[in-house]
Amino acid sequence: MFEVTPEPPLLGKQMQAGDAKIYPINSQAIKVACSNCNLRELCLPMGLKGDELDKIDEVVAVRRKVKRGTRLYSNGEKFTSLYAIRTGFFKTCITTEDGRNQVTGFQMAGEIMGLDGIVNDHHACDAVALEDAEVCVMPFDRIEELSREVVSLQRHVHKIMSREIVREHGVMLLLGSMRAEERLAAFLLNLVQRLHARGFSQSELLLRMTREEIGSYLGLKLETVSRTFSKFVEEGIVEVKQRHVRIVNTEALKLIVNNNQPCL
Amino acid sequence: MFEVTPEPPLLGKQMQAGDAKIYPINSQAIKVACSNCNLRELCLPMGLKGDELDKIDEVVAVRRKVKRGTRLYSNGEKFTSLYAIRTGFFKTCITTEDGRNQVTGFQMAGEIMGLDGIVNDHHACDAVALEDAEVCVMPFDRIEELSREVVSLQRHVHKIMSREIVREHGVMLLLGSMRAEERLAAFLLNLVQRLHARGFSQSELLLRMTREEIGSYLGLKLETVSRTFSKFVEEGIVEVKQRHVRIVNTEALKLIVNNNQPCL
DNA sequence: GTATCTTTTTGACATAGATCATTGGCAGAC
DNA sequence: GTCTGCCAATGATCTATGTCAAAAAGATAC
Repeated sequence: MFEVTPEPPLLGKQMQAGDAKIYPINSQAIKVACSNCNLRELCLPMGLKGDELDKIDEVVAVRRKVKRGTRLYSNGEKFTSLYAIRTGFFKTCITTEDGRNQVTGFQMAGEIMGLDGIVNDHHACDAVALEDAEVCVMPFDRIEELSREVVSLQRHVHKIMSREIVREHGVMLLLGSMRAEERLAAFLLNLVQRLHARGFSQSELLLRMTREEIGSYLGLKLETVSRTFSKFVEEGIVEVKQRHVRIVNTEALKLIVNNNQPCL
Repeated sequence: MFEVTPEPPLLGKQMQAGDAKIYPINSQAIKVACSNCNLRELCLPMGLKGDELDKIDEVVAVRRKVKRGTRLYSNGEKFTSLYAIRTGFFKTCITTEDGRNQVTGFQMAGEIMGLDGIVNDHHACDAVALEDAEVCVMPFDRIEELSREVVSLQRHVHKIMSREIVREHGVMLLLGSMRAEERLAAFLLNLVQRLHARGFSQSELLLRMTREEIGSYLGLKLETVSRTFSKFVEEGIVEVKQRHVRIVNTEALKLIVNNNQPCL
């Protein structure tokens, strides 16, 4: 009932943890190249073609494996590269000296990490793998160099950064003006939509993060996240078994997000 | 007592509303040029020199006046240009169909607006002048063109976008994990710090926005903002008379932000 | 398999902040 | 000047969410 079975997968089973050994596509034997990466239409080389793709292959020279629970980069660390997620799932978070902790985002295959580091040449947050992961390392000075030559790459880099800005506007709206149910509903819809774009189910998902991490992202305590899940289950909107979630009534979730009034 | 007297002003009295007629520096008679703009060390041309400055002068061809209460751009509007604020004060906000409204930021002289529009070629928020303002219009395709030629400009554009991403991380931390007092204290410190960088007082400021707008930005209701101001006044941390605020005890504000524990 | 640890759920209760309502002050229009 | 309308301050409640606590359910290690 709760097996998360990807639909005809665009990306294979890359979102499943621990599959690295099984699927030779992740092996170092295969040439590291965007041109034969099945994420290329979601990732940095989106929209590039032919010779442009060949050029970007030179930028993406190295891959790096990141074990679950370890950091791809840490706050304060020297910034050198952006990272494109090939497989796995990450969270980014900031931790202050006084012990505050805020998850600023969850990232999945094809998404770009590290943009926070550009402004001060040092990373401004931590990037933690929530499952074993592999990223493509893209030295930023090489990206800048190449995007001076390839107009479409330049444009795409700008769009990626702008997209992140707009995404964060959305999070501000969520944190600033939504109630707990609305936040969780918006969160689930966002996750499932991004997974669907990667060839997974529109209705089933496997949460890679704890209730506490969800709570941190949504500005709620873990107990509130748990209770809100339970409420959704009671109302027949979702089925939840640990980290397996099946969305039974997508429309109901959308209504929760959009109709902030109890009864109009 | 509450006259906001800028310190030996780096930028003249540009932050004061309605001074446009008085100070000829704002007149169209003077050549529109970054090279003789006193904001150049805060604004887009930061770090550029000589011939590079001349080049960027070609990009910044047009200025535009924006009356208080009117929009520089609106959500959904076609994106063509970034804007550098010359004088005045703005808010950016998103409004959803269901009536939610979130202020996503306040912008002052030298800051760049419009980055939200890049990703979808349409603006993703509204930019509203909170006082009569003037902006430099910078067509984005010209910026892209020039930043392919001028490495330092390219780098700076990237830094501006990255800075916005990091700023929003900070807002997420604020909205996700701070209590009302902490939010307001952080807000005041941020404002006064940015004003100080522009030659104004470290301790006095004139709020350009209503309590409701502050509340929207901070995820609080206007009554809570008002009560929290009153609390600070009682505690002798600030003096408040309408929109004039004098920070009496900066350290106390910093303590409120950093010591989130009631008593350690 | 058993033990230990982490994560999740759920209940009881506390509280920060929201909501509703009233009053007063200031600014702009005329 | 006076009127009008927005904005701000404050009191009295209400409520959503936080806090504290305990137990259940899995996960991991041995």
